[in-house]
Amino acid sequence: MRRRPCDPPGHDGRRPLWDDDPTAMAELSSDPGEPTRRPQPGRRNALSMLAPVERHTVQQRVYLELRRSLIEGQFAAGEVMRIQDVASRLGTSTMPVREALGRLVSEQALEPLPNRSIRVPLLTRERLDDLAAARRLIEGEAVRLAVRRLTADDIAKLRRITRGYDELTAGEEDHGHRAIYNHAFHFGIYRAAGSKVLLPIIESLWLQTGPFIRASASLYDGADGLSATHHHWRIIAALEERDGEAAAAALGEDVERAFELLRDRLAHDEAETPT
Amino acid sequence: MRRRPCDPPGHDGRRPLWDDDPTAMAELSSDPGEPTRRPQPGRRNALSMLAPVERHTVQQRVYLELRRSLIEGQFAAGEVMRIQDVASRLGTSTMPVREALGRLVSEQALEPLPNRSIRVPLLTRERLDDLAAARRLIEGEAVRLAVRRLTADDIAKLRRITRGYDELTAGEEDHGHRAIYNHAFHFGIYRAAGSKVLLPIIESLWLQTGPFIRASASLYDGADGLSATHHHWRIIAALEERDGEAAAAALGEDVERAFELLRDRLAHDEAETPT
DNA sequence: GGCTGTAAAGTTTGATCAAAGATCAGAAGT
DNA sequence: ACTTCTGATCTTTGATCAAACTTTACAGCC
Repeated sequence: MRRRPCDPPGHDGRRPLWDDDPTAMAELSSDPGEPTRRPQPGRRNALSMLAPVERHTVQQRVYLELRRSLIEGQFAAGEVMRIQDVASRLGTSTMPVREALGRLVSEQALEPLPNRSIRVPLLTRERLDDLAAARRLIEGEAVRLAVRRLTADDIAKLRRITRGYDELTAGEEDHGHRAIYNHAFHFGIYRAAGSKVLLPIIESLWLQTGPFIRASASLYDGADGLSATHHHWRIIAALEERDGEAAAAALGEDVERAFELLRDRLAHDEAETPT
Repeated sequence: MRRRPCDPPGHDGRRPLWDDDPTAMAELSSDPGEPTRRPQPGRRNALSMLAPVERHTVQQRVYLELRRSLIEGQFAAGEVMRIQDVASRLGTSTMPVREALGRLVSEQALEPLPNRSIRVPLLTRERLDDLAAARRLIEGEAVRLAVRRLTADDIAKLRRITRGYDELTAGEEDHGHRAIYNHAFHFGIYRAAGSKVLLPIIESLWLQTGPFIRASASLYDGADGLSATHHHWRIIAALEERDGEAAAAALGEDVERAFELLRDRLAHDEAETPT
């Protein structure tokens, strides 16, 4: 009943979101879909300074777009993703969409139903606790690894990002932008950990928590008298002293705080709709 | 030079490996491709004892077959996977294969090259250390979680599996079967941890170490005077005493031992071929 | 009136096909 | 003899199409 069978794809009022949309997220994130390595800045060779040619496949763009939307919390939990809907909304055929959806399913970002349809997973209390524990465990380890490898330059970058977040918080109420800054801060650290194994795992965990990041961000401010970036500044301080345990502890509290608020909200929702 | 362009698919001498091949792995593993939940044995209701109807999609079977082959170490590191080759070898068209390969890529089990071809990742020393650390961290946590939830029945099952492994070791030299028993033992524990978040992560880690499990198993026996299941028995003992730390430590040593041997082998190989 | 069986619409899955890109071999030029 | 260009072959990617499967709606029956 919500389908329009003969829609000319890509012309239903929404622009294909990726064309010329180099968001901060895209720049600051780790580009998980592109396995080509960037040249190390340590080398002096002019050739090694060349970035690999950007390869645009449609599937890549669909995947990145869906991924970004998920992390920013654009999709509601439990929402069913229909291939043709997504395809026409993004202005492509179904083929790239179905591959991107399959990819997100195997990253646990989406959930296949026995009906063969695909939906954004519901976040139950159990799953929430599971995710919180996993994130504390794995991201904590990533911070410990990063402590030894972060350069002064990296830390300065983290400061800039956090300052940007603070200014954003003082001003408007754009949750999407907050999510982007939060993402940039955390992954700036995780990427410095230098683990090609842990990083994709953490990305998957963020995708799984994604549908609720927005809810978290909107609840975060001042809920306990602490500013949104309180824990971020503590993490930076610990990183500067090369104190891995303190940094991991502060990060654990940062994660825990976000999930604590989500837990409350979830308990509230479940009490309201005891389906 | 190894391609035969007009091969009738599925009739090149190899049987499609999945038809009526209920291996121990298939039975003992967690069926990650099938999200339907089995009925809890705790309920007395007759309806809840019904297993969900098996749903066979071709992609599912291709995926499971490739996955099994990878974990058992049937593919050499660096081997390029061509869609049409795999399709004709498995007796299907290219479509299910390309979706299965895409799925394995996003689980980090396979690696996309800039050429857009897909290969089994090379295992470098760096990657090996990365994987070892990640496995100790995450599987250790899974064991700690499992300690509180394992029933006496579960532990008895672990004993049976380990005894089966011992008997296998005494007898023939079938690495595939050893890998299956080893897999069954570990995942018997991890599944009991009850974390729907950690389990897929561990599966992905095993897929990444897969190409070398065979090498590990062949090197394992008697390399240091310990039997192959020495650590497994220690883990079982710790589980019976509900000592999570001891169990995690023993598991850490089990993982570490396998990787130690791989490290030696890798150092040897790299010394031989310093490409 | 409510339940059951059947038909129709819509969706996913798998196959085939065309086009773009990559690899490799051979020819031409220095 | 070595490098570079070009063409042919092979591969992946994206589109279209047919078939299997779900779901929903509707009519018939108890």
